[in-house]
Amino acid sequence: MGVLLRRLIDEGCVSDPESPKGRLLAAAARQFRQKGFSRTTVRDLAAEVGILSGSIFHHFKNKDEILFAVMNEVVIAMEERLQVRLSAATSTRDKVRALIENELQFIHGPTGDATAVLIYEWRALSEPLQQKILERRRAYFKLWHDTLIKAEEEALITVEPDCLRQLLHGAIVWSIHWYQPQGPMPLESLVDQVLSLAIKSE
Amino acid sequence: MGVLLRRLIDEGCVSDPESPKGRLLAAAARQFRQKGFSRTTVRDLAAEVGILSGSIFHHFKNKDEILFAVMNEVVIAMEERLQVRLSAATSTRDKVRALIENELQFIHGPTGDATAVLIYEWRALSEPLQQKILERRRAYFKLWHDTLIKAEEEALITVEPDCLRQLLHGAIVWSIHWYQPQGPMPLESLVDQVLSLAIKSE
Amino acid sequence: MGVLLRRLIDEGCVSDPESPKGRLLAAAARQFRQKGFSRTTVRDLAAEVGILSGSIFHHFKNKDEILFAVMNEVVIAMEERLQVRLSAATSTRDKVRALIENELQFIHGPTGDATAVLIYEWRALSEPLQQKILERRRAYFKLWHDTLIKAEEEALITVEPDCLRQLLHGAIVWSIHWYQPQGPMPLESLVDQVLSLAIKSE
Amino acid sequence: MGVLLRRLIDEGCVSDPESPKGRLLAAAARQFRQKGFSRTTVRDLAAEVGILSGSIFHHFKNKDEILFAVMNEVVIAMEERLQVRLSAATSTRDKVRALIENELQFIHGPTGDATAVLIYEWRALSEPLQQKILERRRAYFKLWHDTLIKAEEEALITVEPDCLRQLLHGAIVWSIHWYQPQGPMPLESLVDQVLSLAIKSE
DNA sequence: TATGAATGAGTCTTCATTCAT
DNA sequence: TATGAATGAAGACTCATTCAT
Repeated sequence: MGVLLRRLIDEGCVSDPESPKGRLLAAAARQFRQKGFSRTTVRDLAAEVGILSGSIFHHFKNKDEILFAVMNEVVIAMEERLQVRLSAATSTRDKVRALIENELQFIHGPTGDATAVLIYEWRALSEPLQQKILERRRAYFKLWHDTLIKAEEEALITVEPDCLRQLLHGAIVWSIHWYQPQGPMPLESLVDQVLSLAIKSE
Repeated sequence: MGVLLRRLIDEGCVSDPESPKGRLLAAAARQFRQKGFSRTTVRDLAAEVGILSGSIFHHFKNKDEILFAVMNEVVIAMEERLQVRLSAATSTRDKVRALIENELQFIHGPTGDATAVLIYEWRALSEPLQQKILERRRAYFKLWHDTLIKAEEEALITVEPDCLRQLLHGAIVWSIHWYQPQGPMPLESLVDQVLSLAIKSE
Repeated sequence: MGVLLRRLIDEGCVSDPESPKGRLLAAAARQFRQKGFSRTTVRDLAAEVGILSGSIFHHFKNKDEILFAVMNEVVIAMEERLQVRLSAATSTRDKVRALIENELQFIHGPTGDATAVLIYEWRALSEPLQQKILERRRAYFKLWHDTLIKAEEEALITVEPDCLRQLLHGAIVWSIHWYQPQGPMPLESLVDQVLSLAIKSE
Repeated sequence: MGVLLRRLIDEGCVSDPESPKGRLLAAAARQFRQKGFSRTTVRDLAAEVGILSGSIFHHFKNKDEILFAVMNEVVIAMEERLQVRLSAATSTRDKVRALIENELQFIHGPTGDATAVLIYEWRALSEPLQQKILERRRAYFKLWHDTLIKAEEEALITVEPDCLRQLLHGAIVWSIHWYQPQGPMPLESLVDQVLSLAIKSE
């Protein structure tokens, strides 16, 4: 368990994956991703962690809150992580690379299920909870925005920053459907390919 | 009504949008996109067309078949249309542009709802019907593949063709979530931006 | 077509089996027997005679009336036929044999479907129509009763007539489930076996 | 509660008639008998037991399983009981009497509803479940067969054993429709009448 | 906290019946 | 008479949620 995760758990932002709540969230992420939120029943979730459906409501007020929790954890982690990576990057080019790498790692790493749910089950979340996630999400988008603005100033990119952000985001997110982390192409290579779309290698 | 559409209707590939069946499909596309397949009830659909829920099953065997029909219409039209565009394009560069333009027009034009459903409600379709759509979809992907192979041969692109196809597809598809056709940026401009990701302007 | 049937048709008691109505009744008898009344849809019936479900209601007021018609035809024919047979029989023993033979022939002959429906779909018929059938049925039971009374007077039977009637009727009716007319045992032989239950051969 | 029933409950073969499941089965037997399986709604059943229709599916997977459970209980009990009776009977004549008495008691005793359902709602049961019942039913038929074979060897009966079995079974089963246990004729008397059909009193 | 029986609103689907053409 | 689209009531079944134990 990394030090970042440790801290997030201690702060109550994410659940200990060993706890019943944490195991429930992992199961939820996996099943929501695979079948979609509305085709996943609380019974399905309960079965996976070995409890009965009624017991779920001791951990979450309702099914909606489970979806929210899944999304919330990943939203927080994603932004925290990106901040760390951006600080570590020296050049603006490396910062752009960090944007891409961070997102691809969340999608294809251990948090992949939750990330996919965040992206594809958005509409399933009730309006008020959507707002809460969106609030958190803004900080993340800001990091993208600021970085790409800098890249534009340095003439690294030609496409308008916000448009580019969306295009890259789309290209990255879609990799859920075709990219195989244990296939022939290593993730770093995919990062480079996406980067090459944004920034012309000299 | 265009001549292509006219022909598709006559061939029975798509439904006349004036017929009850056609109006049902339009409503389905709209609602499936907005709320998702499983959160859309047959009552919702019937209400929009002004019939009772039971009457729906006069036109479709079950809810699944409605989803299938929505997807099927757009899959067929999308490929037919792309074929026409590719034939019209002279240079390989123009052909690549046609790939992008065709998809963006389907997403942001009058068939936008059905196209979004095709992309985002895939998992909601039953396995056997998925196969039938996939069969038809292959021809479309082949057109992309062949065109990008040619582009690679002419050194227009640097990223490996199939990888590039997926990246572009993702970037294009994601525009569902942010691009506004009646906003400040015309669609042609968006086409160019995406094209610029793929092909370095000299 | 026999002379009896001819007369019944002319009198409007049964339908001409060539007419749409007659073909509908034959289909109904067959399907009601096979699947039961409530598991047979009017669509099923319409399909078998090659019309659409709506058209059925030009021939019958409702589904109930179809069941009634099936039962009514066979009830009338059964009694008419029995009367003829009883008149032909000379000895009381032959008359008892006629009771048994008549019922077995209706069950295993061309009217088998309708007869089975009469027996096994009784509860499916609405109360008022049940009464109408019962009215007709009484004459038939009377023939059994009178004959068995005579048999008792002649000391041919030992069991109380009405009780015997029910026991024989049950034994005969159940043959629907096991007796094969084209099997090794000819129907006449079955008649004799049943008769031997009722009347001790000296 | 008899010792046999007690054991069947403990073995899980039949449900405790006090339990919700047991009360549901009793209601089902009664209603399936009275109205037939397909004309009985799960709401009807739930209402009789004082729960809501949705709650039924806590106890049974679907409506079919209820019908199966009703039939299964009686099939098991019927065979167990017959075995006990046959063991107790000393002469072959008494064994034949036991066959008849056992069946008549199941039909007109407290298990009458379930027995009637077993006999008259056979077609309503789905094919795979029919097979499961049939499997259990075979042992019961075997007891009849073996006993009647013995009776034939001792020249007690004249009709071929399997044919006689069906004829008697039919006569017995039909008593559902006319015999009144609390009428003038005691059940033992009915048993004797049926026996007299099979075996000539010397 | 966990259980599991019960709830009750809601879902898809069926089907006899109607009726304008 | 036949059609076939539409009706609308009713059916089986699902499932998030509650709550006494």
